[in-house]
Amino acid sequence: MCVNCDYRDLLESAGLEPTTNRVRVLEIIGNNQFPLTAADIFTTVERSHSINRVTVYRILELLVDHKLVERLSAGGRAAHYGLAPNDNHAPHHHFFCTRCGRMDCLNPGSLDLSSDRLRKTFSGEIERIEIRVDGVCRNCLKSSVH
Amino acid sequence: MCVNCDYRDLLESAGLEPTTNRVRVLEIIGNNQFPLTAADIFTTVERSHSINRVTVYRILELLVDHKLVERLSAGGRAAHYGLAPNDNHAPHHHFFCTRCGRMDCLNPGSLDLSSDRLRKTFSGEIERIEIRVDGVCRNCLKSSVH
DNA sequence: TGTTGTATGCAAATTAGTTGCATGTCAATT
DNA sequence: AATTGACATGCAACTAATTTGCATACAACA
Ligand SMILES: [Zn+2]
Ligand SMILES: [Zn+2]
Ligand SMILES: [Zn+2]
Ligand SMILES: [Zn+2]
Repeated sequence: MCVNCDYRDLLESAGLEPTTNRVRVLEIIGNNQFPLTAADIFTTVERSHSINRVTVYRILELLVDHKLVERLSAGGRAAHYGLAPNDNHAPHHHFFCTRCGRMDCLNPGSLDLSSDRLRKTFSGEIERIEIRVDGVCRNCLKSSVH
Repeated sequence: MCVNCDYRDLLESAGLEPTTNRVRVLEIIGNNQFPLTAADIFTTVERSHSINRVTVYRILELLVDHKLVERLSAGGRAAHYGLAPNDNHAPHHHFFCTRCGRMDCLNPGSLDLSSDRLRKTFSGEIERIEIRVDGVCRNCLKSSVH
């Protein structure tokens, strides 16, 4: 739960109409402590208000395009969505459990990447750098001990 | 083209029968200078010898399981496959062009990640760390200049 | 009042990958 | 030689995740 983020504000300052569906989707992403799949988000919204699956996908794309939300590629097939770095949310990387398929946020600063050499020599344009740590989460480790 | 890798050998030393299909798939991955999708690999094999799509998927999974090949998650939906680090191939990370969807290999050493802090504090088990740089490749930059 | 733009819904299509089951091949076993 | 079992492959059908096309609704605007 993020008490500092006003999701309606975030939408508006990105130049987007803060429709109820958009606010709901963004709230769910922002209030969750780990990134969610489109399906997760859909079923969560659905629990309280009817919404179409396609609408969720369209909102997610919009939010990603406007950099309010980050699309994270998991080891599995479904993309995960998390709040993009902003004043209240420091940039950080993610862990993907290959056993249960859950993603977790890593502490900002727990990984240190230096990309100076690349930025000096690379001939294309760099937009973002995604780091994903794959492995087995604590829970899954625990439950595999008999 | 890698003159140093004997793909039949690689398969055998991983304890796998070097069947013609497996050798072909591994050769295509190894001789390519950037990672390919399953579909790419399928059509490449197909051009000279008949093979089933499913066989390609099964071989890819086998090769990944035996660590001869690495599965890389691209910004898009399809996984890309590249040769896993071995005596002739230094570990390196990848670039994904969001415009043309092509992946490229970055120079080994152009990115430097220190994960000590994470490894000290993380409560799960870390298997691998994947870094993907997203952006626009040189070719796409060039062709967008009018 | 008519027109345009934007948000959403619904059905169908597409993409990428997986599963179930049949067949062929080869080597070991009877 | 016939039998068995372990793979490797093929083919058809399936599933999951996402996308597309088209219809509707509503609000702002001319
Ligand atoms: Zn887990
Ligand atoms: Zn996160
Ligand atoms: Zn490109
Ligand atoms: Zn590579």
